[in-house]
Amino acid sequence: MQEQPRRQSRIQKRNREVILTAALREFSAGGFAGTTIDQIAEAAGLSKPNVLYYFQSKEAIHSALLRGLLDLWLGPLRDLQAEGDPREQILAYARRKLEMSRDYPQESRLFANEVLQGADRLQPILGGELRELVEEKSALIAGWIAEGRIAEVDPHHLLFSIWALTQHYADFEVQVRAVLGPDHDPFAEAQIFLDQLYLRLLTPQPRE
Amino acid sequence: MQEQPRRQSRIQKRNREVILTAALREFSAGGFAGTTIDQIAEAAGLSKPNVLYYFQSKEAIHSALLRGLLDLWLGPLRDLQAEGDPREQILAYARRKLEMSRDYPQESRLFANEVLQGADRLQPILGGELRELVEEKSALIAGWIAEGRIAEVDPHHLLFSIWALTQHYADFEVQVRAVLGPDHDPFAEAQIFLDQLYLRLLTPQPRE
DNA sequence: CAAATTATTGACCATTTGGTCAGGATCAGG
DNA sequence: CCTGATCCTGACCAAATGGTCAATAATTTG
Repeated sequence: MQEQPRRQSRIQKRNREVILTAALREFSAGGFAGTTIDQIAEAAGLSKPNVLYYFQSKEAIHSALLRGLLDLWLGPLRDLQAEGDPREQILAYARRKLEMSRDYPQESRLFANEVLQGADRLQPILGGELRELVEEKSALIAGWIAEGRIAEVDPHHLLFSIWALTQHYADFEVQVRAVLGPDHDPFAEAQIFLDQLYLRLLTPQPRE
Repeated sequence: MQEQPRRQSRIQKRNREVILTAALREFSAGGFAGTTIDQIAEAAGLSKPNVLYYFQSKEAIHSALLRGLLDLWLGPLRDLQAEGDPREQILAYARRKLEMSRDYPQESRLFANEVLQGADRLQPILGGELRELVEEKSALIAGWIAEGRIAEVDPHHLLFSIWALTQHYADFEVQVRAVLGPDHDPFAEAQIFLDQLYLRLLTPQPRE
């Protein structure tokens, strides 16, 4: 019954990994349609038929990538917990997401490409797993608001704003860099900016 | 010497327009590589050779689109002026950009696709025209900060945040809708959220 | 070390795609 | 209503691309 572990020979494991790494680079830079199996093969240092020996089709590579990256991508949101200072929790989430944009820009762009073009191969997850996760965390945030521990905001859009503001630095990196010029560190500056922003947004204001 | 106006016959004008409209729909939904001339032709109700009669190549269609849309896209930022209440100016800019995301999502996605994939065909504009415009408006904002009329923030990243937060609702619309479910109006909610956000971010806080 | 399994490849194929072209249809202007 | 210019199309082409396959090389295993 345990087929999975037995099946993965050493060489198989390595090559699958190499292919997925190469495919991530290519897909994230060119989108699904804009990437050829030949490109992936070359980037992986393998022949095209050899790539197709490990994955049935281009689609299969893409699917495997998305599936494998989902957990990495949703991890930070899962870590948003009830314990601790609410503001600090949310700030930490934003910070963590920004780090992900800095350290995994290809992953960010892969998802962005996908969603941007209709997310056909992703929709079930968006409306299912992701939606439930967001619902859960939104309830948590709503609780904090009700307790008066953070200022009043729409929890859903608060989460959207964190996604938008952090992923922007990965997805639109070339634009950000082009506008800022070479003498800036976008991510370092963004960290400060986002801290400021969410602090001001979330700190309850006893306006008399 | 006046070739441009003389050259555009009525039929030419109409068909060029039809093609660009169809191309916008297709490119924004599938990216450059993911769109075929046949698709554009069909969407335009013309034959493929006929499309290529009006535009030299697929590239040419794409370029014409980008060039034609740039002004629309940068218009709101150009309107950011020194006169009036600074906070209101910035809020109005954010609102205007959000309306653009709602009313011109295809245009937003076209640019997003482009930037996301390296912006090869756009880089000169990003580092040139856009950069200068941003520099100018950043200086304006910096002035407001120096006068104490809005709270201290990095002007560049303030602008980035407006782009990110507003375009997110167009570029990631399927995700936003999937997460929110059918009983929400993302744009109406976003408007309220963004107003709140920028009001709190920009209102000077005389913390004693 | 031999058999069996796994890995790899060159050659090949069908389809798609960007683009061309010669000729026919249509239209504007005299 | 004729003529030249503009508009349009079917047929076609070369290149690129996703994918197959038979044959060979490398590796594992008994």
